[in-house]
Amino acid sequence: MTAHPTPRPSRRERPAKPALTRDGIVETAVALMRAEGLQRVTMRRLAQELDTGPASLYVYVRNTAELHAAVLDDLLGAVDLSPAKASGDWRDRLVRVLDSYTDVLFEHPGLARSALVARPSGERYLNLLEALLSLLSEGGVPDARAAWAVDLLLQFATATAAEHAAGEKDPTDAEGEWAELAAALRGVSEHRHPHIAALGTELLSGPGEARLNWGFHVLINGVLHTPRPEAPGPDTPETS
Amino acid sequence: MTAHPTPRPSRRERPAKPALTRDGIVETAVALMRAEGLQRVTMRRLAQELDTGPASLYVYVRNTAELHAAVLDDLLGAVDLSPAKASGDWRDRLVRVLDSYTDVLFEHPGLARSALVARPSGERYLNLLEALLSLLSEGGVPDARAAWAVDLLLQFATATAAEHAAGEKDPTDAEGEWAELAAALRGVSEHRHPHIAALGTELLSGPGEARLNWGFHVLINGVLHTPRPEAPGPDTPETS
DNA sequence: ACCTGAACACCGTTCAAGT
DNA sequence: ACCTGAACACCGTTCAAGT
Repeated sequence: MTAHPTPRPSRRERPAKPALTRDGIVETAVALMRAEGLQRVTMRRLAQELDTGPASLYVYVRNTAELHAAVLDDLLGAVDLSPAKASGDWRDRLVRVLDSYTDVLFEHPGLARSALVARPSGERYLNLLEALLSLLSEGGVPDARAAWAVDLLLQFATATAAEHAAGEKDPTDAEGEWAELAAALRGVSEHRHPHIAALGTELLSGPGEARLNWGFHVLINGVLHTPRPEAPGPDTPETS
Repeated sequence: MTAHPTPRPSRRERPAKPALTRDGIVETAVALMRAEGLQRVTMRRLAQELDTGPASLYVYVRNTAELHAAVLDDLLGAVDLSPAKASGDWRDRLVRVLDSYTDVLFEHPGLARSALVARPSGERYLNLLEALLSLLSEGGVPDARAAWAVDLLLQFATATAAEHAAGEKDPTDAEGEWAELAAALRGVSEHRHPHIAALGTELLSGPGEARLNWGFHVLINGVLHTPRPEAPGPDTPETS
């Protein structure tokens, strides 16, 4: 979370020039992203920021995907987990935590995109998992089911944020795509695609926030109503 | 779908060398992807395949994202929509269509990744939407709700496929990430992360297929149990 | 009017060679 | 033993200049 104590207040010069350690690299990457956007957080640009060659980074980071995952884990420090320990309806509190997670990702949709492929596995991510699991447990969701449910909830939030990665730099492209889909939906033939024609723009309607919220509730309700297929537990009577 | 009748059995030479049209470009892109994988479907490589310079492609395709969306739409021709018109339980048939969609994407997870950001908007995609909407309608899901539900279902399937985009080329990276998360989960402190510790590897457990199927049913059950917040219809009394 | 060669401004990753 | 300069093998996109 950029909250690591600065390694040491080195001589003078610029705001620190962190030592070449994994933490220093990630910290610099986060700063670079805040300053110039994720698309500038490349091995080469980052190395330049650290006054070295790109090859040096590979001593501490396996590849770009891992770097992005580490950056995301750092950002996850900003997720508000306090509702997990508060009182009140557990569903509301669950949604509040998920909203906070989504807010963080919405500020960096490109990172959300990476997260779908290379999940973080750091401290902050574990804290988030723990908070979600405790809320589901409070809601009476059986443990094994909660293990899968957490995945579903985070995947939905992450994917929704990732969808906004289009036109992070150039919004023109994103509008182009959207307009094209809107046009395709409007221009649909009433007898070959009756349902689409009947719905019209309804398919694209609604503020993102309302859809997101509805999605969370769909998932929560669905989880409550859908047992896991066959817990392969040692003492579960097989009902085939 | 590569099912366009070959443009014309041109002279001799290679399998066609399609004319420089949008369709020809997409067709060549699909062939290139099947032959060498999505990561080779770049503007430059594709131009080379078409015996021209990359600049020429920009006359027909706005950018790489749009190209990928067009390729995906083409692939969507392979989705089996027949269950939509069959008889039997509508849920089963809905899941069958979604499974077919997922199968197509699983063969090209990188494309699924693109699809989250740049959705296709072509003929095949519309056919898929229509099939899903008709099944939801059959199941008694109100129209406005179905419009949102379709999005949720496709997003879940797409995101699940996209998650497999790691290590499409080099599976080593993907295993590295997975192993790291597994290690993080195992090494968790029992008193700081009690729920994670209790679940252990349960969090990563289960064959992907079972989780996918469970996810579909969670969504379907959730949709059935979750009305849309406030249809902003013209005659809906505002409740602020 | 339409098309495109060539250029601009970058990438990730590896490895041989230095300290 | 550890680190990294330099190279390899690429990218997307634009635009001035040609036909």
